[in-house]
Amino acid sequence: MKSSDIKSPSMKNKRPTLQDVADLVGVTKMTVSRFLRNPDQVSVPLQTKIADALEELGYIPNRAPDILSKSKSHAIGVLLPSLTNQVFAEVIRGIESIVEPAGYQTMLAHYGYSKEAEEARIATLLSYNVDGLIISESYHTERVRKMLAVAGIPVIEIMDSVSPPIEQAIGIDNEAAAYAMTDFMIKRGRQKIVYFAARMDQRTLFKIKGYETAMHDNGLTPLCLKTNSASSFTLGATFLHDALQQQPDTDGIFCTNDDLAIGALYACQKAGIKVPQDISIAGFHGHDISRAMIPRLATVITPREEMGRLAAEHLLSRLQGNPVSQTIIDLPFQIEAGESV
Amino acid sequence: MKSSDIKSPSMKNKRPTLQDVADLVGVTKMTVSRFLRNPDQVSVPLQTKIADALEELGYIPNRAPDILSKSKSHAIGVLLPSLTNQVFAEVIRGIESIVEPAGYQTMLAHYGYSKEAEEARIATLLSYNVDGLIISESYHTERVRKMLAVAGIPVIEIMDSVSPPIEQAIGIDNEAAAYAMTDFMIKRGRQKIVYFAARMDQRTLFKIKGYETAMHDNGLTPLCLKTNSASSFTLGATFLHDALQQQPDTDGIFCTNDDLAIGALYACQKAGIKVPQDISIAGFHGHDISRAMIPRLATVITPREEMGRLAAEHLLSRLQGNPVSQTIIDLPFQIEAGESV
DNA sequence: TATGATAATGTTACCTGTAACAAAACATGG
DNA sequence: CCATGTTTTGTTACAGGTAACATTATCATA
Repeated sequence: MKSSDIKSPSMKNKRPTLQDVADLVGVTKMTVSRFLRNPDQVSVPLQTKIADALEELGYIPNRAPDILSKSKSHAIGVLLPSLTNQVFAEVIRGIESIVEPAGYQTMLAHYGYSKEAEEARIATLLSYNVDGLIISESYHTERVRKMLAVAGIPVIEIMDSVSPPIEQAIGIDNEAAAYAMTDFMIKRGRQKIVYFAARMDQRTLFKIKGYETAMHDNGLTPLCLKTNSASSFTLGATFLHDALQQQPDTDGIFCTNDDLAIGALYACQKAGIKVPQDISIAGFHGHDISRAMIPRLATVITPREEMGRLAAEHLLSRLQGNPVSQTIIDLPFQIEAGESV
Repeated sequence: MKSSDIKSPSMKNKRPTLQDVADLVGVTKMTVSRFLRNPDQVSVPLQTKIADALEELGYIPNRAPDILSKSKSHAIGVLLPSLTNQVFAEVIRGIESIVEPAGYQTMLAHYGYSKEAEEARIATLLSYNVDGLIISESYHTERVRKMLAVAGIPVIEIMDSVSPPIEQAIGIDNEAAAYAMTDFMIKRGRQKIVYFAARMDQRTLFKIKGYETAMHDNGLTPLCLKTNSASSFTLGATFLHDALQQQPDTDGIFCTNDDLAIGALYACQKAGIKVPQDISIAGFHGHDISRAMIPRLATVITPREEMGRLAAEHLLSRLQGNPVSQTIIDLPFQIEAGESV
């Protein structure tokens, strides 16, 4: 009689191991392990016995030993700057739609746009032996680059298709997209276009650059309202009033995202300003709401979910041993005219 | 000369272990381990040497051994039915806002409203030795219940505050909320209120029940339009037309979420139907957009993010060994009158 | 029945950090 | 300079599943 057979009430029964199952059947844990991987490797009478024992004890597989011995977790790390932004929720959805059916687990982390936090989160994700990483932003500290190099796992950077990636980037050209929308508004006769910027991250800076270049190329003077806080509908309204104060003859507003644009648009409606007759308004990203509202919002449609899907697909491909196929994958954006420009 | 000292070019240098660092310094890995946990446990001259070696090799901590030997991962599993729904994005945000500063990692999974998938995802999360689980929905298969019992980790169910929880539930009373909003619309003089339901999950069923009860209590006849597909703005428009066909004198619409309501509202505007004069419209959840739009949407404001935060807080508290304080935590909802009723 | 082949099961070692115990190095006081 | 205490470092074992190798059981055929 082994001690494992004794069940005193004080002893809290911990999660059963393969050994517990094996003891119950009267075989080695190796035999049970074989059964779990391929039942046919085990004699027919044992098959039912083992199956019964597994069921009786409620055995739950344990990946820890495998992670330890093989340094493979079948999990991928996803590191995003924020979870507040709807854009990232859609990216996550895209990633999960690919990663989950492939049998990989997602470890989610975010760093609130702080470089120090980013370092810490990456270290944490690596400490769990994630098999691959999807991160965003294009600039990383030297420490982050070193950690990723040492870890030796595939890394894919998303959101931005311009900056030279660590290994592989999948994103859009934010500058070109902002240029295109600004140019579109100018072509529609707008001259005094103001840019509304929030959350001054790398992508926003790219967009501002595209906007400013387009204005300059057309001999116009850019005006950019900025804040470091997160965007919101109310911020869009606030910005509208600021813009009209600083530049009363403003005839166009291009926002760094749809939230600001919608906020500005509603503020115009409240103030009796006609959109697009008096002021044109354009957003960025093309969330569902922008296409449902009246007037339909002009916006730059970006493939957020596809970006997540593609990132996941390429990551999985590399986990299967394939080399990096394309260093930079530049996804197309689309200028949606809507009715607000 | 040990084999680990040999660095042939063919040999891909894998992630360094504590042993590698120790070898470089000329001590045991135990000493390095001590330094990492508390540098003062190590003599001053060694402190700098070890720090240098760690830096030089770019050592990254490895949680795998600890997970294996202690069966504690410092990770919690979050299992949601879907990532498409904005509600769940906000719940995740709430959870992460608590869990991350506490040094816990989030493992995210979703099951697309399928009970079999839920079983599989829970097994997977448990196989990673998550220390606790936040799951949603209130009904689970026997197998799920057994797995959770065997795993012996704290589990918190969110979204619904009515059904008897496995251990602890944090949510709202969907039926009462739907009753309250229906009653509010009736008090405002509406008689022919139609309910728009999508994604027929448990919570939707509760809401329908609340709506129907309120209608009956007021001597009115309920009419519910249902579909199993996910809700969207366009579905709201489709439902509106269906409703007007089935019941031309419809004077109120109560939607299972804001998306449907906004879709219906815009469809009314397009069709020249005045809201709220001709038809009242109410949504559910109170997303930001509902408060920004014109007219402001009447809606039931639910504390999604707080639900996530609270779930995380209670889970962490239990991970610290505290017992379940309240079996059911019923969070308050709020009827937002808006301008559309 | 003996023989070799094949199928079924068992044994051992390993992955890496750390708790627990052991030993060595060092310091202090008599 | 020894005895004793303290600090610092080393040694051993362990967690649980599985690869790799070893052994035993089974069976068909000579």
